[in-house]
Amino acid sequence: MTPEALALCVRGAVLAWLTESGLSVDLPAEFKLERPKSREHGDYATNIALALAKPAGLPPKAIAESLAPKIAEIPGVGAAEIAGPGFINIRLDSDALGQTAQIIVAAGAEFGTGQALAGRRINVEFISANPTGPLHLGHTRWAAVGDAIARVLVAAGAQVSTEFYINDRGVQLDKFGASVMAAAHDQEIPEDGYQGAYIHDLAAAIVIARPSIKELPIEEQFIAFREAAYALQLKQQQQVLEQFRTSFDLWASERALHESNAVEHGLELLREQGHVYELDGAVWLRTTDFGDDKDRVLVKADGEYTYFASDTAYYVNKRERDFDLCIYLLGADHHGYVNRLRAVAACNGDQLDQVEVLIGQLVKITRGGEEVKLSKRAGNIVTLDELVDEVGVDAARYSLIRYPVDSPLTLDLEVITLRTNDNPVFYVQYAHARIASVLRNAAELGIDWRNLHFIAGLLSHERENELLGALAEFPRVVAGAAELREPHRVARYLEDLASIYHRFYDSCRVLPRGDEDLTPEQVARLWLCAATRQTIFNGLQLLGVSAPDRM
RNA sequence: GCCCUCGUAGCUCAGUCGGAUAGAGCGACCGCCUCCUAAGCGGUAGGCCAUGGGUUCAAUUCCCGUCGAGGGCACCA
Repeated sequence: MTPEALALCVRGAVLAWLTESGLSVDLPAEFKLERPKSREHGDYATNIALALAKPAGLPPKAIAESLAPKIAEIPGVGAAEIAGPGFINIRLDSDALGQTAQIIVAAGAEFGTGQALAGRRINVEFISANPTGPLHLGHTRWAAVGDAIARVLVAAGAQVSTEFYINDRGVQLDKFGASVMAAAHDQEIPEDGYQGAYIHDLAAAIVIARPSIKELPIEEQFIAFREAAYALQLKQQQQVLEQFRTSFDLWASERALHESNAVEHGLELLREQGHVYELDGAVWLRTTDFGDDKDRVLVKADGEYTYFASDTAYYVNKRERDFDLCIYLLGADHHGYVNRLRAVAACNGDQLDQVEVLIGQLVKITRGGEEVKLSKRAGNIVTLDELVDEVGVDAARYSLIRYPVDSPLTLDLEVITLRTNDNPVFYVQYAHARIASVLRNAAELGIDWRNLHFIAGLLSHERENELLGALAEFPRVVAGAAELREPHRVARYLEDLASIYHRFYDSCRVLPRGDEDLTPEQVARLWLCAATRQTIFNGLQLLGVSAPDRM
């Protein structure tokens, strides 16, 4: 019996009780059925009596005493006890609990997916780095978390597009082009240009591919360098992200927005909505109508579009592609954009909450306890590909995803490189490998557990009970992670699950020893192992982390 | 000055849309492999959940103030 099924039964029992008692009270919204922290409090606990106390005008304990017997009558429920201020603690029959293993094995890769966000079309934009250099650690956090959020949203039933907005237009790109050109001519790189070895590498690669480039007229040459450097750098970013298992459904070019007149089109739509005005020769968007600090300029007095204009156009474009929710992942250094982005939605005639901005604290890097300052222009950078080279994709992704994004994250390069065995990712992966090994050994012994009779009620050991309960929580964890946009919940859950499995493994022998015969209990345990392996696999999949069969 | 995020064990951090004794890893100490992966398991030690108020049957969680840390307030990109 799944928690969802039990919740429905409890709800039914409560409604029946209310009718019977002649109380015209609705089921309170605070009604919860959850897994209590302590096993002593049963498999599940509900606060229904506490929540009902006020509307019903009765003491919680009295309600609980009257309600508990009704809950105890639900098929599959072994006991319903009153505890504390009025909680009802529910214990399932081991038969009802044990069925979970079979349900999970049958669901396979689908276990954990659900319909919590069915019908939603969600656009997730993240990283959106300038194509003027390699991706560094600041981007890395979003590469891992953004991708995991998208995976979790999909698992919850949403239709998702992941997008990377390329700022391939404007002053920064020009400075980048000028820097590469200067490097190609062995000239000093301009003061406000981009420094760093990668500029020289790009310059060399461009000259090798097209030696005649240095003979072009200066204006033409500058554009040629800029375009070639841009193409190479973008490709490099794309390759690194692919290696990092972060994929995008759309790489949206700012330049393309301008070339296709999408910017003018967006401006036109906002004008129709009546929030655009002119002042001092510039064109403004009245974002202060919707909570922004100040109005924002769309077109400067000199006729140039601002970045904000393209951002706005991109938003309109997303809405025209029928996304009903646009999620932006931004670093804490961009939190000033939150109100204006939401205001853009409102100015477009949408609801404020159709834009959701997740602000992530920046990743602080230390090396042996000493802070490493990141500065792209100074060339002092720790890049995504360097991190991956040092610790591998699994450890890098996992250690970035396992923390909520609004908590500051400090990664010590020495720790993450020298002490990889301490990384929880290995703990989780080890549990998976361990189970894979047990299942492998079973196969070698000729045990075809899938075709042997599974008796759910035999899984009655305390540790089995604990494991089954934890497994049954997985769909709720995934749904919660999706709804709250917090994929770290999946990682923490997996760590718990791995720990519970290890404890089970420690107490419960799965395979027959020596020449012993296989028992029905061991068959049931093999199903339980298979269910656990599947759940860990599915969870790691959501994080983009591999689930090895051997370690 | 205004705004955002944060303040939990020695260290790195979970938990917090209010719930029953506050958790993990690392570090310290003590145990467990003739048996399915010891990258594992069990145990000990370590806390005024920054601080002062408020709301509530119940606050680490919600609200306000204070202190501390980080970040932001462009006709920049």
